[in-house]
Amino acid sequence: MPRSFLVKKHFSASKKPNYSELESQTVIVSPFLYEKYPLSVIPQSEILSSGSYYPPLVWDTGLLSNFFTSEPDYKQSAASPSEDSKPLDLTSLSSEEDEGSKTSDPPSPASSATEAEKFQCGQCNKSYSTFAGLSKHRQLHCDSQSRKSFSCKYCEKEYVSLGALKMHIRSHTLPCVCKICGKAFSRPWLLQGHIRTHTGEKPFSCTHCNRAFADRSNLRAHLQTHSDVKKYQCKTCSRTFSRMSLLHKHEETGCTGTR
DNA sequence: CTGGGGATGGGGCCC
DNA sequence: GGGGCCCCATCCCCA
Repeated sequence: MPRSFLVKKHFSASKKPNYSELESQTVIVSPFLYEKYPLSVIPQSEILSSGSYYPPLVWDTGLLSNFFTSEPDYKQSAASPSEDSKPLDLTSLSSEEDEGSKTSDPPSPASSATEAEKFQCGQCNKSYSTFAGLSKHRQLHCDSQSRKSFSCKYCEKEYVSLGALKMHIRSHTLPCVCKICGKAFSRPWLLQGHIRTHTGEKPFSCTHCNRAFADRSNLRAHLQTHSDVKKYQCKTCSRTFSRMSLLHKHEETGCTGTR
């Protein structure tokens, strides 16, 4: 099962937010995280160097409100252009995908539309003289926008929400940088866990054997080793494993059903 | 080869 | 809405 189950797969078109604003973040980690590391290795002046600071993320709130004020309406078809739905103004976010709006002036008020232009887009109010024209416009422009698909410019992933996309983009920009070794991470708590590899801190202890771990997940995996019946069981031979990866290996080697 | 530890990635949830 | 934490998952390495 893919972990990124919020990732949307291959819509025909998608929005591209202002990446210059999304990606220029660098997280400063508290110097206290390094406090157990020898000062000779971590000069205090380096811990909070100004060189790694970038301006905070700034989004136009009016623009964001447009993102969140209307839900995707997949049921709405080109055959019902009169349905009331709020148009999404993404012109300041994308300069690549609004061919429909580039080809003509902004939609004029209904009163000024000619009688021939009787097919009107419910999303942006643009009018067309033929149904085919309206259909093409919606296919290229408004229908794709109404799906609210947020795509990553670094990879093929698409997300249903801007917040999910912003979180994903951090995995490309890696704004959290370790001052000790320079390794970069997508999120501060990932960096915190990494810093423990430098400090040797292991705050998670096993109650059975007192063995300590730097990561809670690794302690959880370790606890499985104390259990006679492990969490992950082979459906064929009923053998149990402490880790999913071990079960997968077992299945890949071809379980015969006999232990 | 198998089991286990270490390190890390990423979405969800809660505050 | 963002940050911190949780949980799950995966890869790599080693005994």
